[in-house]
Amino acid sequence: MKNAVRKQKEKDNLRQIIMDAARELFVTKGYEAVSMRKIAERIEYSPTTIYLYFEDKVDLMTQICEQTFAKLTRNIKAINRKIADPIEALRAGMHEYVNFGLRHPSHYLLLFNTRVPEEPRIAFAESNGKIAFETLREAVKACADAHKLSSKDVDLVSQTLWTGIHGVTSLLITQNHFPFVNRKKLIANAIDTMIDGAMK
Amino acid sequence: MKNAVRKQKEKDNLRQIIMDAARELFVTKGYEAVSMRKIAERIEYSPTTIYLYFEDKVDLMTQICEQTFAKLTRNIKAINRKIADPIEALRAGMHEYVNFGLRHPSHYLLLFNTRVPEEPRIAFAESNGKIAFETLREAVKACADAHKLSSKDVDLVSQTLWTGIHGVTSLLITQNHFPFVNRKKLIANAIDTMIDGAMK
DNA sequence: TCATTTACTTAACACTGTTAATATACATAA
DNA sequence: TTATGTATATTAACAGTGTTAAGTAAATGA
Repeated sequence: MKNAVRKQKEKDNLRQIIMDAARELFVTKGYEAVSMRKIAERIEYSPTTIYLYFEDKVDLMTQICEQTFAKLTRNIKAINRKIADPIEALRAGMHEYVNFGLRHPSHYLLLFNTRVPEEPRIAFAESNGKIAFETLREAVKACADAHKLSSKDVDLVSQTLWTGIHGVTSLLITQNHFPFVNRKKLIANAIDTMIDGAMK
Repeated sequence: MKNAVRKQKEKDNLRQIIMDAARELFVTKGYEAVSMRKIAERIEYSPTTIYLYFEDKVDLMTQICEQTFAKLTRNIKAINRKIADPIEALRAGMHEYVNFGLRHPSHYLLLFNTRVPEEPRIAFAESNGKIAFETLREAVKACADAHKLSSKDVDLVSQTLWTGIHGVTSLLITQNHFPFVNRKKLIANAIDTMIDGAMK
């Protein structure tokens, strides 16, 4: 009962310990393949203990995703601050989005590849997934303000670009048996094609 | 035991009856929410009977998807035959792909939004998903042959276009709580943006 | 010291996909 | 006709799932 892992726990941080263990399992084995019992086993608590800190399995995964996507937003914001040319900032942000998705495939799939029939757990307006999109939208707005885009409809353009980068990210994660051309080349071409199309 | 639904069965078509019942359930409730027992209940057979006709649940869904995607391929092929201008044929084929996905969301998600760690059940080369992609590739080849594209790399271009239309399809299915602009407008803009970008 | 709160566990429920063993119906052979 | 063999379908069970209700043990406060 009381061993190394458990000793590591100091008051009130069991919640983060659960999230850390769950994150690693979700990322390596995938959401469906990880059971609450397996998470509990790894941290050497009973399965029901997890329910003292999280409503259910979806809530646990959602909380983990929120942490992850807050980081994506920070990364894109940093890029937008660093690169002056709005088109190049946008391009770099799109690259970061795709690569971030490929680095966190389980999180990415849960947030963007799962049909949610019920109301989402976190009001979408406040979710970090939405905030990440908003950050992309700001980059598009900057391009529009600099008269670099053929359309004035910032929402239409940002949503179009979002569907584009989501497409590469999603297919590269899920269809790993497909004979893709060089991945980097495909990512770059997809992004460049869309930016070219939006600038015309 | 022997009632209307069951009587309807004539020798050897129980397999198709299972597929029909399962398809309807998968489409309306989603793959995960449909259990083998519920399918069995609907056709008034015992759950294990299904295993006489299909290896397991994944096999059942895979067979259903194959039927569905064979139809998508036929639709796109018909479009390619009917429209002479290669760019307009490509554009129309891409529209058909997206709309088909939106008409068959469960099938679409299973084929393209699910990570498959193991070897796929059906050799990918023969799968109807792949054949549908090949049909799109032929349309791109026709555009390249007519010198309409800025790149000569047909694989790179077709994969780029595929990721693009997959992106719209996938996000429109899964993120139904997102405040998208008008759906038709978004689909058209995504397709036009990518074609413009590929033509340059 | 006793009552109350906090943190955690045990046992159980209702479900899942799937398998092994068993029963039933039906076609063919004697 | 009866007997045998072969599909076809069912029952019972296994090992697993997410989750809840009830119970325990330790810490806290009066």
